[in-house]
Order: sequence, then C-alpha cells, then structure tokens
Amino acid sequence: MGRRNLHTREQQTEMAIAATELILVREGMQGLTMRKVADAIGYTVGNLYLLFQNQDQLLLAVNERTADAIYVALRDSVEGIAEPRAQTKAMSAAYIEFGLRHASRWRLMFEHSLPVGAARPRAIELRIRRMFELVENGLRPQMPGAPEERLRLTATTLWSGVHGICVLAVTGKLRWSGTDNFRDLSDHLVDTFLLGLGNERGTGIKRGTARASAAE
Amino acid sequence: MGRRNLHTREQQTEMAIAATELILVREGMQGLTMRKVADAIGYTVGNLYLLFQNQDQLLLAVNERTADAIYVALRDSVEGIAEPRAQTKAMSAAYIEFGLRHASRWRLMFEHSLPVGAARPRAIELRIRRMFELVENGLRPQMPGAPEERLRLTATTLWSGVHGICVLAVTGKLRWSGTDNFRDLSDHLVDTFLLGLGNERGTGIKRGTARASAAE
DNA sequence: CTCAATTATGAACGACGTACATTTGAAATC
DNA sequence: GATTTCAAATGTACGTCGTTCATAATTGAG
Repeated sequence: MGRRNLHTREQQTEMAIAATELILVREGMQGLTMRKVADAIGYTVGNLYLLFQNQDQLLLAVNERTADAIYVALRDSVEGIAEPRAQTKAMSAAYIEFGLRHASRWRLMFEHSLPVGAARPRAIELRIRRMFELVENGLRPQMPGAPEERLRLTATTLWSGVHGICVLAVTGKLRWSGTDNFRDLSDHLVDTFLLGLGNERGTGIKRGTARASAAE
Repeated sequence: MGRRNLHTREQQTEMAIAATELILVREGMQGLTMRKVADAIGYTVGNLYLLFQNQDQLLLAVNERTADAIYVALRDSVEGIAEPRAQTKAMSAAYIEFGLRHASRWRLMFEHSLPVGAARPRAIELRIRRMFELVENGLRPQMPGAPEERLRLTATTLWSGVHGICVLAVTGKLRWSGTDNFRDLSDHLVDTFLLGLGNERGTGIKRGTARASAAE
C-alpha cells in the first residue's frame, strides 16, 4: 500500500498517542511495544517511525500530555476554594488522586528516562515548572512578606513531600503499613508543614553546604 | 565445558549480583542485559539461569542488597547523635546522600516493578519496614505520649516526604529550579514538619474518608 | 493518461530474555 | 588407573523487540 490519505500526519500522531495511553493503562509499561501501537491505529511499525523518531519520542509526547492533565487537575481542584490552606490541601489531594487513578501514565512520566546524556525536553520541564507555580500561588498568602526565593524553596520542599507520598502510594511501597488512606498522609503532611511554617521563630533556615555530589 | 568447580553456586551468585551492580552504575538500567552480566563473570547466559530463575529475580536480589545498604547508611548516620531532631535530620540527609551517590541502584529499587499480579517479595518489604522503624525511633522522643499508631502515621508521612525530595533530586526533576542543594530542602522539610508537630493544638488530625481507588 | 512525488509497507537486522538438548569434566565405583 | 555416572556448563535455537530502508502503492499535477 502506498499513500492512503485516510488520516493526516497530525491525526495519526494523535491516534498513536491515544493508543499508547490505552495500552499503557491496560498492560503497563512492560506491555507497551511499537508494534502494538502501530496495530492499534491500523498502520504498520514502519509508518510509526515517520511520526516519531523513536520510542523515546513517542513516550515523551505521552508524558507531555500527562503533564498537561496533571496541571489541569490541580488547577481545577482549587476552583472555588478561597482559603489558602484549604487550597494547598485540595491540590495535594488532587495530585495523589491523579497518580492513583492514572498510575501507568503517571509512572511513565516520572520513571521514564532518556539514554545517558540526552537533552532534557524543554516542554516537560516547563510544565513541571508551571505546576510548582500553582503551588507557590497557594502558598504565597500563607507566607506574607517572605522573599520570592524563600517562597520557591518552600513550595519545592512541600511539593516534593507530597510527590513522595504519591510515589510510594502509586508504586504500592506503603502496602505493608496498612495505610490505604493516602489522603490522611497528605493532609497530615500539609497540615503539619504549614503549621510549622506559621510558627517559625528564630529557627532561621540554615543554608547548608552539602552540594549535590555527582557520583556513580 | 562441563563442571569447572572454579566457583561454588554461592560464589557465582555473589559475582553475578556484584557484576549487575557494576553494569548498572556504568550503563544504567537500560544498558543492563543478562548476557552482559554473564560475560562479566566469565560464564554463559545459560549458566546465569541456573542461578536466577529470570531477570526479575536477579534484580530483586540486587534490590535486596540496596535495601540493606540504605538501612546501614541510615543507622550509621545517627551514630553518636543524641538530640532527636538532629537524628531525624541526619537520617534524611543520609538518605538523600545515598540516593544521589548510588543513583542507578536506588532507582532500580524504587522503579523496577514485577509483571502484573506477581507477589511482592517479602524480603524487600521487610527491609523497607525496618527502615521506617528507624525513623519511628528517632521520632518517638519528639512525640511524647503519642499512641503508637499515630507515631507510625507521622513517621510514614515525614519519610514519604523525604523520599519525595530524594526521588526528584535523583531523577533530576528539580533541575529547572536551580536547586542543587538538596540538603536545604530536606532540612527545611524536617525542621518545619517537626516544628509543626510540636505546635499541634486543637488541630486534631482529621481522619479523611477518601480511600485508595484502584483504577486504570 | 502519464508520471513524478509522496506515503505506507514489510522484510530484514542485530540484540534481547529465555529454554533446553548436548557436551564436558569431576567424582564415585570397580 | 580405567570406567561409569551425573551434575555443571555450554551453545544453539526461538520468538519478540526497536529500528532501518528498499520497494510498492497511491495520489495529484501536467
């Protein structure tokens, strides 16, 4: 067969991404192959390589969507919520909820890594950054007068923590503890952290000296 | 060739695990193959399958060691430190330090997942549990009179948070933020969280209702 | 209708995880 | 020391993977 004109390049790309997500959901990352994706959209493997340079690029495209979806989920979660603390809690709950509900896509996003030395994709970084900005916005009213850099540090810290709960929840690494209610964990983290934030007095953030030591 | 008696089964197993770790360090998870491991220990692939049922079992053996190493690192990090808060901070710093220094092995441990429906290995769970107990021990003096279940919840929460920082640090997902000093992040998290813990008053941990909804 | 340009194909390649019949050599028996 | 025995190690084979590319099929322009 030659040119079929059934779908444009863009349509095929769209279909391929959607098919990848579906396979990911149904069979996990290990069940995903280029051939399955090609079959699912009614084309051959060779054709898939006219759409994506390689498998990594396809997965990157999927991750880009996932990042968008997370952003939207977080943004929606604070809609209509005025109280800053409630906003932060709602966002963290929404984040974990998303991770659990879309486990395979979420894991692909955070576990897939490019071959060594490959350039980190701008698009994904940008989206992670936007996500953190959302957190900063919710945090700002709770830290009146704090310099912007301090706000960023705090947002990064808190959200890394929330992310940690999500990681362990999604990968089932907390199963031994009997904890199946992750909302408790995230609420506890956010509540306690924010409480501590409001009670800082003379504690003074210590700027440590240990730098990231690249090894191994 | 037949029986060579150069190494016992146990020695070969040991060699295989060590070789796997070395390859992991040098080439990452994607560079790891059964053939490379076999070559590295001077045996053939077939022989490797007399030592490990399959690749997953080999990786599990590696992960078991990693878990032990983390445990030891955490235990050593609090040696000679009396003050509970300092203990907790030292442990979290040691945890992140370990993750950064042994990135590939650390990632393998937390990102490798068995095929769907496979039983979670007891040995690994046990080791994760022991690690959390270490955290609980450091936390206990800082929560006088707290019931054991609450202590466990708190330890899980805090350590999930530390883990989150570690994940993002190790996978380079925080690179955009200019943060290369992860000790700042973990100290900030621990300080603020513990401060909040000491100031709880009428806040009362809310027991949420959202359960883990298995989906996708 | 013809023909160049484009699009999709499918065969092929090397590498992978894994299985297993075959061969090798150490030890047991005589 | 020769022979037997049997575990240990080999190496070939199979199916699948990601990826490439010569080839065939289809389209739109002239």
